Amino acid sequence: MSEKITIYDIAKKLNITAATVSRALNNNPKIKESTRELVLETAASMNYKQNKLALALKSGRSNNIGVIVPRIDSNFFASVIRGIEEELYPHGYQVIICQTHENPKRESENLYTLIDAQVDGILMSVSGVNNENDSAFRNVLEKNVPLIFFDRSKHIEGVSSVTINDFKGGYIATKQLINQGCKNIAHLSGDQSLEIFKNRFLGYKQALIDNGIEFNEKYVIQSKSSVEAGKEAIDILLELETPPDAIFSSSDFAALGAIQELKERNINIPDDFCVAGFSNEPFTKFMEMSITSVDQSPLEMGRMSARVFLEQVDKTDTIKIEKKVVLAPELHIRKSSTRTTS
Amino acid sequence: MSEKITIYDIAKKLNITAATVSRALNNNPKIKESTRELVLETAASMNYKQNKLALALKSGRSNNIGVIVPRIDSNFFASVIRGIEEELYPHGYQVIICQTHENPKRESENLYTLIDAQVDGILMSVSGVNNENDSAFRNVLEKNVPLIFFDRSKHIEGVSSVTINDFKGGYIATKQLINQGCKNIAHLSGDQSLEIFKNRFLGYKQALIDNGIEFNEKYVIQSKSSVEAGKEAIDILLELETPPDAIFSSSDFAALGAIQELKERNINIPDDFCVAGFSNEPFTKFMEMSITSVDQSPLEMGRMSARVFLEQVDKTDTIKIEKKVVLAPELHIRKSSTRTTS
DNA sequence: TGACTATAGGTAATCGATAACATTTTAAGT
DNA sequence: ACTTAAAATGTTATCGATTACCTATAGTCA
Repeated sequence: MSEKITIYDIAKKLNITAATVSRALNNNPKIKESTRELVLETAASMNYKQNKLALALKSGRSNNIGVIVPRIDSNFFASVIRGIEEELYPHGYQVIICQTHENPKRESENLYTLIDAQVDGILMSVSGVNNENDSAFRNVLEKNVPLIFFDRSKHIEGVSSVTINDFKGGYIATKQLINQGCKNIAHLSGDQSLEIFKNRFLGYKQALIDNGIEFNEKYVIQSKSSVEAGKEAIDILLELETPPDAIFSSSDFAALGAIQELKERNINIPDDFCVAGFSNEPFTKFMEMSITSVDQSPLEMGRMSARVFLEQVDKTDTIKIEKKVVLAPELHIRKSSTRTTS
Repeated sequence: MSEKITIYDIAKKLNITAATVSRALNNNPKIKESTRELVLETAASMNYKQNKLALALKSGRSNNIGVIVPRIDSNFFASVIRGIEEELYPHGYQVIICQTHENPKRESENLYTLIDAQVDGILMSVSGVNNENDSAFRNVLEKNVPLIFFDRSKHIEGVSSVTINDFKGGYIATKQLINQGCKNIAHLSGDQSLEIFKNRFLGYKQALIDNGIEFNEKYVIQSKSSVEAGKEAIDILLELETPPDAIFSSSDFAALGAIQELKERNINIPDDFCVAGFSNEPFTKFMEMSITSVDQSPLEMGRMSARVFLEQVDKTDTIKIEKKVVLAPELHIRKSSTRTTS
């Protein structure tokens, strides 16, 4: 139960004032070299540790940044967080994690909680686009706390974002399916009120159009990102009078479900049905029937978001730069969409 | 750029003192009901938010807890963190994440940093057992900050831990392989200076002994937790004069590598070679050749660790309870160790 | 030697909330 | 009306570090 050592303890021991100790520790030039050394030595010998809370209160900066994600136990978000942590650690920032579980109310709560906790910035991936929590966002902006969106963004003036080009991601994945000779390509989308899903869908659609394939509304199914949802989608799609011969899924999990259901029905992948997913979750590569997927370079996304934060945090309040970083998606072509027969 | 509202602002507006405001906001019984209401209303209308940093400095509690893991982008650790966050969120604690990347130096750094940041507790999974960082641990204990190990523990007097019964995990996985008729069972272990790996190994060994199978040292390979390591292990094992007909791997990733290598060599799984892994990573269930694995119930582990922390955080310093929670591992039997032939 | 300027360090306010202790107001009892 | 207890609020120190402002000492130069 070592007592907490403060600069006052050091001061008392050396018969000087706390101010001098503070200055010595902070390399203030107004301190004689000999006293500085003396203070430094004494501080070390007493095992002094600066109280970050006192510093935070005084300076108004907590050296904590908040990260809000729908959930942490998905490889994508975990990897982004890893990137953020790695980039900010050398700068002395600690990362506080909050999960919304896709619940906008939790999202608001998290925003308020982080602001209350005096974080120096908030990096987040939005959980849904309703306007219920507008006031929470407004609160952040009013407090002049840097806010940066990654992956799932939201249009707010003055707010920077780091995303990937989802349109292009949808486009190249669909294009690859077309290249394999698929003619009737279905699309499993997520909640299209979220831009990422909207854009992937638009990329998909554009790829069809550019390649002379008619867009069929019936081929687009909106569902959750789960294995079960993928299976159900196949159930529905195969009931159509012209069932599709490929599917581009906005979710790797749904893509996996689709594959499982197709196998169940003895439909040959990729020769009779091609599948492509999105996110490049680790399992897509591990499977026997490895799944073609669009990589979002989450690590890079996290690092980049952190860098954007660092750029903004020291700027004076008046200069508000809105920076939009868009990373390029990369298609990892695997067995699920690589036909051996030509 | 809304100015920060403090209790002094409220006090000034109402012509009372900050103390009264503080008491009113904290439901102190010494306040007249009418003033309390007045203060509450005014606070709300002025959009007052308590400054948590000031509170933290005054009370000495930051309401932050630190979590140290080797890395966050593994399903196991991410899930544990999820459990921790979910359990602590309702209690007003924020979770600060640190990664060690299996580097003991980073581990020490993280410990010091968290203590500097005045966290109210540290929950961690140790990254290696060297004694270099003993002083970092001692520092935590001296500061009387609750420390709780999860999964990868370390023997320190007075420190609680939440682990699974790794011995049993190793035992039941091995037993299942024996039940399938496997006679020569190999084991892929991790760094045995870590207890978890040591215990899984011991469980494996005991299962062999209990079932009249002679333990063969050559069947034990120590390696990293990676797909590549699994492949290499198979390379080595199949060179032996009596190659094994099953493998129990302490890592799902290595188990996957083993399976890939076995397939490469056209060895029939599970009929000619059974495989069992550890951790129950999501992909083990998704694969075509699904992998038998020992589940560590990470979510529960996280929740439990959080609960142990909550129990300890309010205890007075003198009562130091050392609580050892041991969760039961659960074997998920899948194709990789389910023989159709008998 | 006197005036002046660095140089080094001290004093005290500040960040915002809390709480022990002190004081005033209100209510109750006789 | 007067004492006395109870209730409500005010005063002030505190948590630990920083810093604007002030003071004291030493050194410089004419």
